[in-house]
Amino acid sequence: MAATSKSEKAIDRVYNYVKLYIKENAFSPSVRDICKGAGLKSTSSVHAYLRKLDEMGLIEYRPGMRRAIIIKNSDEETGTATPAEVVKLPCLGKITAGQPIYAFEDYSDSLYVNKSVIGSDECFLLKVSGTSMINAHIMDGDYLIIKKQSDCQEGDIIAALIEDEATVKRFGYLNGDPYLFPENDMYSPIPFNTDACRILGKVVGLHRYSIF
Amino acid sequence: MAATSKSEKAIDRVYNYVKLYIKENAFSPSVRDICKGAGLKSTSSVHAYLRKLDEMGLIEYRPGMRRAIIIKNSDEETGTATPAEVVKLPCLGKITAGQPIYAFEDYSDSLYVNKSVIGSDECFLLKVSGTSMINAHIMDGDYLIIKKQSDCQEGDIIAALIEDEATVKRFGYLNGDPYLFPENDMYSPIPFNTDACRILGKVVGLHRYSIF
DNA sequence: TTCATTTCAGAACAAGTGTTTGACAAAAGC
DNA sequence: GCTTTTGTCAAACACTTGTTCTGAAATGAA
Repeated sequence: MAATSKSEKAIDRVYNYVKLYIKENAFSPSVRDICKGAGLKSTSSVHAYLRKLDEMGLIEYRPGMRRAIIIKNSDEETGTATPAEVVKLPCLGKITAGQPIYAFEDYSDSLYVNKSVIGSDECFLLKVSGTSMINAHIMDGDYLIIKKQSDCQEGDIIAALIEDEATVKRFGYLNGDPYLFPENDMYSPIPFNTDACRILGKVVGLHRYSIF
Repeated sequence: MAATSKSEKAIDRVYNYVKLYIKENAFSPSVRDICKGAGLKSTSSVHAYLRKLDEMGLIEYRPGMRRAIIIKNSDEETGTATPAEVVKLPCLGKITAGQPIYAFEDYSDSLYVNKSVIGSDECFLLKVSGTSMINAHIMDGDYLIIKKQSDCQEGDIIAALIEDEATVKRFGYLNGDPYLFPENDMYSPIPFNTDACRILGKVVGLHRYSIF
């Protein structure tokens, strides 16, 4: 955090300040910005260090371009994300009657999910309340990742809307009739009729952050 | 994707091109870059649109600064992440004897996790194999988020190293002696002796992406 | 049509910023 | 001791780029 300690070498101060500046501002510092940040009074010194950092492969420095420094291998170094790798999914909150379901007004409750695990599908989150799916190892407070779709197959765990209330159950058939099955012996299967029920999507993932 | 369709209005083309440029280059385009990208031949037009987009709150446009455009509310629009919001955690793979545990050579298997859920703690991932913790609703193939620490309390689910093999169990006492308890009736508790066992950390989260 | 308004082009200007040069002092090597 | 190297600075220069201005072309209203 102490960016300008004396023992630290100038080139390190330059590198660290560039990283800090980009992290805070989302765009590159100018050579003169770095002068101030790294405690150097000459633009030529900073310029020389930037070229050296580019040679070392730590940054990408475009000759002539203004504010166009890129920090390389930022993944392993800082653990920050490339924008393309994660998606922010909204958590479907309380559902008010009549409202369109997918109108997520607030993003206050949301999580980032790796794109690699959901592909290009449209997804959203649903926070589990209750233990009706405990035998499927879905606990109270878990966040479920729901892939939007309007159909499903037998055995799928799906999110559905029953009379304006969102629930998660396993879809299946009993004597030829479609049912939503809780995974908890304390609850009974719910007949699935297309009038009152609407499929929101299929469960494709789960995040749990509650105490264990 | 077709950025310069005729029906699309100029201001939309400008906005979309700025987003595209930043996504591809990690730094802002200049006014003249946008001219080319949006099919406009005048810098003044682009300049006017940028001011307008700033007023609309879609971008942040710093007067006078070069290449310093920021896309605002990129979260809700594009679902991309602010670097500060997520951390890339490595998944602890096979453990070879004698090797230091925390030397994660390869990041090939890793996930992004919200910083908000792990705080400032140092964490890593562990992929579950087997069903020895099934009664705690931890399934085969789950990714566990482990917070590094060397101590633990009774009842904690911890990751520990037993003779160079990483396992996850619940920590507790039996007749005053420490044990590692599987959460599966098919397995027996393991006596915890500090010679052969080493605590890696505590389980603070879980990600599941396997089929349900 | 005619006038007003908007949109864009082209040029010119001004400011920010990258780049180079030369000089000086401290450190290192001989 | 002297010379070479290294690190820093100051200043000047040149190019990129933001900004403004004027007018032409397109659009819309009356």
